[in-house]
Amino acid sequence: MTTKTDMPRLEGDTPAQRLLALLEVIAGKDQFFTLQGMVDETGLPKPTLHRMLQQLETSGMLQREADGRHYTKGSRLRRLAESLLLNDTVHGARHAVLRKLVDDIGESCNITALSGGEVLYLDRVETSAPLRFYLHPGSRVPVHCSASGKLFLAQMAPAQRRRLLNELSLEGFTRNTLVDPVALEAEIETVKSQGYAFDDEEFLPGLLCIAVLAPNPDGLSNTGLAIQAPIMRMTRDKALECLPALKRAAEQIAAINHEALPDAPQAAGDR
Amino acid sequence: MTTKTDMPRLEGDTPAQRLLALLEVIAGKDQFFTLQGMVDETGLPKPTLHRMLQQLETSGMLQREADGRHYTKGSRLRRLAESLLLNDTVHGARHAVLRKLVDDIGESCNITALSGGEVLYLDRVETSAPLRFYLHPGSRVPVHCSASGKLFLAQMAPAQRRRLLNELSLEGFTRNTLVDPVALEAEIETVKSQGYAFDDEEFLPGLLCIAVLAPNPDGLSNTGLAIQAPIMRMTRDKALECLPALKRAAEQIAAINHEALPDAPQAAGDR
DNA sequence: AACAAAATTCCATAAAACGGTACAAATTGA
DNA sequence: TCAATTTGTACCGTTTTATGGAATTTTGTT
Repeated sequence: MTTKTDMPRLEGDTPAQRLLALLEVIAGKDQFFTLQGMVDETGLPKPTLHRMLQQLETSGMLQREADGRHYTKGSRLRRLAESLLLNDTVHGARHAVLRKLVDDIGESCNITALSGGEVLYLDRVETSAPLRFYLHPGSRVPVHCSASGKLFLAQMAPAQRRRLLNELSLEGFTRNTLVDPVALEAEIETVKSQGYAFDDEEFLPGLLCIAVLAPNPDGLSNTGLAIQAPIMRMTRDKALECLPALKRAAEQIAAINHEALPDAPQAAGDR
Repeated sequence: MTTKTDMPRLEGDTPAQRLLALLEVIAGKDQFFTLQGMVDETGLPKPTLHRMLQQLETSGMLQREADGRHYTKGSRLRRLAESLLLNDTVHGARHAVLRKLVDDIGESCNITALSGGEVLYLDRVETSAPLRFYLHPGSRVPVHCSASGKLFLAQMAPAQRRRLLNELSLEGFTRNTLVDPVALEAEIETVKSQGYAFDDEEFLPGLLCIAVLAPNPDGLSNTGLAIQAPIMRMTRDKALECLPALKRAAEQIAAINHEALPDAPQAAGDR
């Protein structure tokens, strides 16, 4: 009956996700913090924040000083963080491959995955060259104008690909961006037959990329591996010379992925 | 006062706290995991778990493979963990222990953790001696040529260690760096039996380190404690003389890490 | 003591979690 | 190839929680 006044709440935000965001704010605190301080910093209502902190405290994630108004990270939170980092061999091993590749090639490289219709940067190692593009893990890039994105598209079933591309408008970022569905489809055919993909200034002017997928023996791959370099130092031809090294690294990553499957942690093997 | 007394639910358990508990289970996973696997492990109903994992995934805390059934820790979760540890030192009691150790020994010391296959410097106190190596918190060092790194390796399961070392290139930094996998494995055996580790100019020429882990009563440790000194002032023998003090400090840090919550201040009124 | 500032409690309402059931999709087996 | 089984996902009425403005208590200050 009464029209609901739309709250200025964050859209699509569930309580759980708000809690995680709060944890991130807390994580960055290197000293004590107070309820009021958090209110000022996050803009959340005080009773809400009070309840959240209270829950974190009774969980042992936070600790309060004797004065009752200064919070600190609790031992359980620290243990959680330690455990998270300690049990991450998969990431560690992949990161090592990535770094070695960057050493060999001399250009920034990254590991990507398809997530929510976009390309997600999982990990990245920067070249030491002074001129470089700065892109951090966790950032996202459209599928249609990134090298690994086109590879992900190329391995999808046609219907599935069409459905995805239909929802995304092929936004143009540079004059090289493939904004015409027909042209993109043709490019995808090329990519599929080649087994690798370029991004020739299709997203950022001056940025050239080449990518391959980490092959997955039993199905589709959701791990891309790409080299990114400014065109001042990189051409398509030069990129092709790097292809063998890139493929080699991709296969190493595939091996890591395979070994990390929960079912078949094979013991005997080469060492 | 009119409390709904009859609740056969888990006591004091809120959804947020259940999510944190789930995160702890995930944190301990070193491999991919599946929804069903989590159901078996936690006993939670499948739709419930499905919803939780979905939320974590859309938050970027988890990542799913292309097959849609294997989850991994996402980059945001890793960042959270690193941020938690990196900002949890300066004002804590652990820093005080570190400083006292430096006072006793007279050499620079630091607290480390394993992160992404590398050793991460969490905190550091410099000696006052004029000649010293400059290394700051937040910097990273390879596992195979650092004292605490070798300790972290030594406590890993063989398969896990192998997965990591297989991909690390065992880069040589000095003529002492262990670049041969067999030699490294032997060293790790030594380290494991000794309970401490040296870094005898294996990373930086002229730098000698000795390290121990802060013991963790319920599992593996992700807290290393090390002394670093120029060989002009330090030898292996001298380092061994410092070992008792180092171990004592490590145990103090372990106590802090696992300190129980200060006797629950049960306010009179309980709901 | 009086004031200020922060923390905490109240509570009606909105929102989210819950989890049985049902269904779909992928996998296995024959 | 096609059933049988396992595993992921959608559904949805019900229960539980979160929400946050306002009121109240606690704490700190002058």
